[in-house]
Amino acid sequence: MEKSNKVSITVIRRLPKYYRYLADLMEKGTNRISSQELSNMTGFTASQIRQDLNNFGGFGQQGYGYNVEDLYNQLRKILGLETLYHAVIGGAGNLGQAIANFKGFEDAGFKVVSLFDKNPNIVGLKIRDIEVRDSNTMIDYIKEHKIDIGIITTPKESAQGLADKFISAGVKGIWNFAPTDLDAPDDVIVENVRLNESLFILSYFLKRDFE
Amino acid sequence: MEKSNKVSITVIRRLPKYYRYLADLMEKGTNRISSQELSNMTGFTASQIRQDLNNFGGFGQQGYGYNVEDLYNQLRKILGLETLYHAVIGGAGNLGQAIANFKGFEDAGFKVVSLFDKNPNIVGLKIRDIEVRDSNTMIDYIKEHKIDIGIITTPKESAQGLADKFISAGVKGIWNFAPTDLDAPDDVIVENVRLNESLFILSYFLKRDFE
DNA sequence: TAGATTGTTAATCGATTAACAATC
DNA sequence: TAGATTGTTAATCGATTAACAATC
Repeated sequence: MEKSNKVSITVIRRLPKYYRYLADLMEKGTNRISSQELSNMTGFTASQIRQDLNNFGGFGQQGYGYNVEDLYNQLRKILGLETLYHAVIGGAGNLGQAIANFKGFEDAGFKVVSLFDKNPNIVGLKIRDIEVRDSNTMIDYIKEHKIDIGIITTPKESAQGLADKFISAGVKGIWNFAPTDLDAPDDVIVENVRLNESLFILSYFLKRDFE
Repeated sequence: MEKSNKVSITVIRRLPKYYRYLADLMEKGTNRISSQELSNMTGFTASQIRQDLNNFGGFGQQGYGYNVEDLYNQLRKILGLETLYHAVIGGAGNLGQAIANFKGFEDAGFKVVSLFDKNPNIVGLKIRDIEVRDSNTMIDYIKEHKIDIGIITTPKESAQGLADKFISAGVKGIWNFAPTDLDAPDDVIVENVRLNESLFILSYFLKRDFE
């Protein structure tokens, strides 16, 4: 992971797909995989796959290919999936509750430990075993429990205000579901999930397809 | 929209952001915007913005810039947001229910008219006013109601089977939340929402930030 | 060893940025 | 008209693909 500093974002966004297929291969008990076989599975070229991986190290072996388990573990490390992060969700409406139930957190090394909402009718509720707490107690909670990640599932109007609270309380990253661009300092990582934009793209291609 | 055939996907993925900022400008009552001002807002270069828009037509005017409302409406058309599509959701668990409540559908010209689940405890439930129906009735329902879009919110194990049903029933597009790649014919548009991959990317950058 | 496949350099392709003539 | 800003061409930059020597 030596030269990991300036790997381009286009490369990084391909890593999860490699990781996903390697997990499948592990499950099937496959030991060995070539870049060509990975190419057939992922749709990326073999050349691209070798280039991508070599940004992080020479994980393969000439004449053999890649050891599935080894490469899987390397990607776990590269993606930081072995570090456990604690997260809270701001906004305990439908989306917040669904996200609280999202299975994918465990795979990514995240744990949601609380939801926050300002609606007194929701405060006190439990989703799985995660309690919904009053928004006003959020900043203290984050500081006290050393929360790493804030998740925004509020409407866009409240998103920046919530982000500001998260940031002032010291989170290191924000997972943002609100359809707005957040202002945040450089050392706070913001990852956006743009459900509406994804729908727009679907709509765009549907339209093309009819013409 | 004449030369719209082969606009690159990287351009298309920027269109929703333009659209979003134009909507904001409309709300504020701004009539006029230059590519430079749009650049300041979106973070894309003015040059790139002009290039992007010119893939679809010359919407601006020299010395003036772009008329906000006109450009907004052009983007609505380009993105196909004026066509109404009917959608059903396969999988009425937490995520399916949250998606059924998702406000963004209206903006994108989508309407969710039914959910489907195989769990008898959920069948019959109403989310908003959208009924959860038995999976076994899904194919007939899609054909009868001329459903355009299938939304997959099941676990990955059921995703391809559900997609196959959607396709055989005649949907034109699939919005896929399952963390798997779907096989589908070319004339069925698949748009994926990769929540787990988004988390992995967040994890990746969190890790870098500590080093 | 011979065959296979990597790691890596070089060539190509595509996307972004810069520049400027056209023109409102 | 003079100033502003587009539309578009040319230059640059970065990402992808091709090729092949290294080597297991």
